[in-house]
Amino acid sequence: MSASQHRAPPPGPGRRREASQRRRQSILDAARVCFGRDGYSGATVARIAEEARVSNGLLYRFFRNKDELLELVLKEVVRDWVRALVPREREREQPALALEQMFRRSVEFCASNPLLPALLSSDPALQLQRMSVAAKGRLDAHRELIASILEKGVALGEFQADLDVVSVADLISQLTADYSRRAYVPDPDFPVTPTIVDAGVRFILDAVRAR
Amino acid sequence: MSASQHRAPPPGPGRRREASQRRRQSILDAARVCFGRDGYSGATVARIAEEARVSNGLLYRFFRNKDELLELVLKEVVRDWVRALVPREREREQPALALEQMFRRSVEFCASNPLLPALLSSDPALQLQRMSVAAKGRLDAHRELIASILEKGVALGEFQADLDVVSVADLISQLTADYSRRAYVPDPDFPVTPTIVDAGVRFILDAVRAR
Amino acid sequence: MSASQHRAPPPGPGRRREASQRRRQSILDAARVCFGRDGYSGATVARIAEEARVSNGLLYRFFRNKDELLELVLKEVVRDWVRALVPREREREQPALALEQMFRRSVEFCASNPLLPALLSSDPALQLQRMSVAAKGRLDAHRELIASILEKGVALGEFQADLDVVSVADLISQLTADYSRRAYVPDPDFPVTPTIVDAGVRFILDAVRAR
Amino acid sequence: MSASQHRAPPPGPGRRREASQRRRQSILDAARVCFGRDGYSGATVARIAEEARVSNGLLYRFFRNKDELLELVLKEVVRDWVRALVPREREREQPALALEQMFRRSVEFCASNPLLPALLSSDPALQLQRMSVAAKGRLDAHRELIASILEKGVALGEFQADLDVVSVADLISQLTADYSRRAYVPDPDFPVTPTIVDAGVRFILDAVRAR
DNA sequence: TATGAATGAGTGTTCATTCAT
DNA sequence: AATGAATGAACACTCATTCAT
Repeated sequence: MSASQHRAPPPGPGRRREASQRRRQSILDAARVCFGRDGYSGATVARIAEEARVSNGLLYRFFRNKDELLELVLKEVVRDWVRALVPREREREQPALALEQMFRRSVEFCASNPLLPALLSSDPALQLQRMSVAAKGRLDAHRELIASILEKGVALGEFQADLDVVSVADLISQLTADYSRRAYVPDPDFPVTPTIVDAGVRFILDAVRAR
Repeated sequence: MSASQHRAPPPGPGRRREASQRRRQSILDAARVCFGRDGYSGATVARIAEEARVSNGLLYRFFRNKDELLELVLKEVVRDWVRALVPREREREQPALALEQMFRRSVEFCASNPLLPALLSSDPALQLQRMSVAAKGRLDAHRELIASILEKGVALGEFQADLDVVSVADLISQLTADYSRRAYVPDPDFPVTPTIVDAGVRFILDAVRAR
Repeated sequence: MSASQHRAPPPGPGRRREASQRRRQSILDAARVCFGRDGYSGATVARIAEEARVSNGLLYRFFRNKDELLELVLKEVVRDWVRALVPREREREQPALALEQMFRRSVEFCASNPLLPALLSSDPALQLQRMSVAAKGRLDAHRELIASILEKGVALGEFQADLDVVSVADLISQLTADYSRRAYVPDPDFPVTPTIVDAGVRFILDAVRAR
Repeated sequence: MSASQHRAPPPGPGRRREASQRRRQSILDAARVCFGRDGYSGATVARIAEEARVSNGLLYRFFRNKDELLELVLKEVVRDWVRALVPREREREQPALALEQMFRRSVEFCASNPLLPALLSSDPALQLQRMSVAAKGRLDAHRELIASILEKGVALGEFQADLDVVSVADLISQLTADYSRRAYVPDPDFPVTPTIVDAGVRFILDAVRAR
């Protein structure tokens, strides 16, 4: 009995808190989906609550209001995304591979997170002006990560020596965001297929590679 | 003075109609701004009317409802944009130049039309599913225009022989849309400067040029 | 010249006034139709103007507002109706015939004037409380006319000697109004046929005839 | 005291639901009054809510829209009215008494339900064409009930042998509806007094009785 | 803690009325 | 006199937020 208590969450308030956290998270998840699908004003609190299998009012026990909910969702999205982008150990010394993997991982990640591209491109429908800039600030991470890869590539002589590292990092960041959004929103006329992703990788590498 | 009088609108009902058209246009202009700034649901009819210096109800003399207003604004935006993109005569036989100019012109055009990038990326906040596909359909024009330039470049031996023309056209189209939006929405942390546009041009050309 | 003036309307302002009167009347006619079909709030000024082949604003040159328009329409309807009900010379000494003809004439008249039954039964949808009672007041005429016929019938011994003349006049007046409305509004399930009108006549006469 | 407790609503959610039902009913009651007084378009949702001592929005938790509210009110009115009309046991074999009581009961019932007469006469201001015919359909019940009484009276030799049962049933049904409405809407010039109701009964019986 | 009933400010839209032409 | 463009108050309806249970 005492052994199980050490591993399982503590009874009473402990289990309660755990359940509470699960509910909080399910609301955040539902909000991520709804904001991504409908934009800020298009999404309704009622729908978010319903999708989280939670009552309307409970939402306001965890979040002050709709604005705060969006802000927290955005922070969460950025956090997850940055995590996903960290280059693997073996890619450290292979800038081209690192670039390729970052592009692919980001597209894959965003395929289920339409908010990220919207965030990356300052989508007005998200009404970011209302938000604290906390979420926006962390977006620089992407550019900086790409920039560091590019610098390494230049140093190794793999990439063009006179590359405008900052600008090109921005370009790649943008392309990534764009294809990520389209990977999520299914455009029936021109879907994002593996073929296109491959073409994207080649496009980027050709643009930076030394001649 | 007399010359301008020759072009002046005819008196009586003619002037009436002309004034009417001006008001209609000012509503469309205001709607372009509001939809671009706030998204579909974020924009209010009252605000659009106010920005057009027009009463609330007048809007409904010209447009059946908010939906129709958005649809017409989108059509207008696409029309203007396609017009701006048509390559000049002297660019016909210089694919690299044509590509460069198209990128520059589109960015410049969109700098005052945030709706276009949103349209190009099927922004869910615009609720395009409700609209007729008329506006969406014409967007293929961009890709096709780029594709034709790419093909000419390949034929002339200037661009890579094994280019995936369709995919690359899409990539360039996306980059264009992205920078266009950012050219409009002033991101204080990372504005779209001439430096960045130049880098974009070089980026694109390096990616497609034959080695 | 002077001869033609005596027969034809005078030229210039005279003809103008005549045309003006025609327009005024066509508005009243259209209003009669619209109020009858749609009720007071259901009818729109724009629709009335359209049906009168007249511009929206002209209406306000003849009538102060929608309320006054309704009031005048009601007065007109009552006036026409009372005119139609005046018994013919040969019916004077035949109360039963007079009663029958009044019922038939009223039903026929109202067949194209749904406002009258609504008026007779104080239809709330007409918002009569807002109107002056002028129109309502004249409605007593109907009851009084019937009452006088009933009195003559009693005096002649044709009708029941102890008839409650006032109440029965009211009953007959109501029946008339009811069938009139139904003669106008086509109830597909139970239309007002000649058979039913005949039954109405017999019903009324049987109810009052001396045994 | 303990007895009343046995019938008291169960605690917790039970009391909740009961209160909810009470509010729903109070909205229906208020709507009955407003539609009856002002017609369909004349009645405003805000006024109905106010009269039900309830907020504007709550109305839409119970009813989809104004149309549905009207439809449900009409169904309710017809249901109550049909209930009130069912002849008592002892009237079964006395057609004259049955007819009299039906007239009196209907007038009394409608005295607080102005919608019924409007319904019986297909008042255009109610915009019945929009509604399902459910409510209208049940109105035939009245005519059929009267017709069955008339047939029994004919069979017993109390009423005229050659009575046009269907038409006369319709006439009586109409008279009932008319006086019912007037019993509700207080016409100061000619109120529906007991004297008039008595006259109505006698009028009807004299019209159908065998000679 | 959790529910969902309840609120009321705000939205798109209509329409009686006015006014420039 | 006549038009119909223009106004703005009012309406039906939605939804973020609060509160009694």
